[in-house]
Amino acid sequence: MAPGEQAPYAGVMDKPLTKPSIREINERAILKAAESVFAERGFSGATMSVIAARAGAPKANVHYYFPTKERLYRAVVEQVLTAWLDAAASFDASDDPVEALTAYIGAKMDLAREMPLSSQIYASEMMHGAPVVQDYLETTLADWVRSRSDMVRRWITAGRLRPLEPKVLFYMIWATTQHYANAAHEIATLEG
Amino acid sequence: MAPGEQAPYAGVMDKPLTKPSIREINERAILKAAESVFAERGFSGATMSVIAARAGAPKANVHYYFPTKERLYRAVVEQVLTAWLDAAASFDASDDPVEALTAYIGAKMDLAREMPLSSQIYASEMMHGAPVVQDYLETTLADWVRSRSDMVRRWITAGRLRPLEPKVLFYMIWATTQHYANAAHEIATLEG
DNA sequence: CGCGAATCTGACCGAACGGTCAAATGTTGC
DNA sequence: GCAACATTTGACCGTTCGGTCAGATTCGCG
Repeated sequence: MAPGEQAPYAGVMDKPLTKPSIREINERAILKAAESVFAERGFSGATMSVIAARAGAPKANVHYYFPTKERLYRAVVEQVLTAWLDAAASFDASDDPVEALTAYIGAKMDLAREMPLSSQIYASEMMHGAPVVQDYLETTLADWVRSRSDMVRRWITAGRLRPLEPKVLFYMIWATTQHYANAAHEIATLEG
Repeated sequence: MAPGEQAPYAGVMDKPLTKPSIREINERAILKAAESVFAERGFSGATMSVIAARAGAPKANVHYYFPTKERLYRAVVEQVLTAWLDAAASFDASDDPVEALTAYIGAKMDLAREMPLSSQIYASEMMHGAPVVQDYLETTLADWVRSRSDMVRRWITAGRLRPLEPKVLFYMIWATTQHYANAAHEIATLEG
């Protein structure tokens, strides 16, 4: 979203750039439409016309807010990442391994259940070599994994957790929670 | 070809070997190229020109063997399914739960490791609502899950396996093995 | 060899795509 | 109420895509 969060009616007299809420409303509607179309058809399969139609705006108007398809996609993916980071924060809810892991896994499951589109986009992005989020992987996510791995190791040496490689623990959690979003259709078919 | 040397496709299935034809060689090369391009860029992102170039053939020649892009994609996906069914057969290697599950998980992991492209295509197909393999889900896979769930339940009632819902067991196995193919790039980045 | 079938391929086509533009319309501060 | 700016929009453009086709070339076989 936009850099500075401003109240819609903040009176500014000296700066030429004020923020009309029209922009925010429309950007939000376009992002929502884009998220669903990107999730359904992937980056290449999504078309600006379809996104525009779903947002209820002419195509040229979408280009007014997001000059290129790639920029629009980046904006959607950034939304997804912030949601993931929010869920990741729940890991720090407690110092107790059971409570921390329970909270974290629960938050991840909620995310996969309530925002399946985001999960699909994230998975798709990964499967295609993370063209957009590579730097996020190398910095933010890598740091998160490092520090939480340390905490898991402390739990292990304190005898509060069975010994295992911390990264593998995270991989299993990610794998299982992701799977309920990625394979939702497969599971739904098998469950009837 | 040197004396005694076999053509690469010579020892194939049950068919009478009256056709070591050009057709088979070219279809194989095109399918291999198509598999990699579909895995890299998805169905929509893949183009017939790129597939043709990677197969070393003019585009029109690809259309000679596979009249439409969708038919080519179906052929690739069918290949993937047979590989999966082969791996699934290893579940029946033993009557012992530990042996059977070990063999099955091992086969799945080998598959994800040796044929990452297939795994990616399968995942992508699922994420987009299985437009091609829906009937396979409803028939072949559903039957497989049903019968193997019965076996898991027998193991449980015989006290040879801790009680759990059989389907969830399969979901976890699928999730974890899939994840190493789907998130290969993510894991590679985190491991350095 | 001769001949029909199979295979190959450059050139081409209509449709759809991402993106542009200029002109019209709406909004806001003074 | 007016000037400056923000937003909206239909029409348009160059490119690329999936697919076609006719003619050339090669293959299989008696």
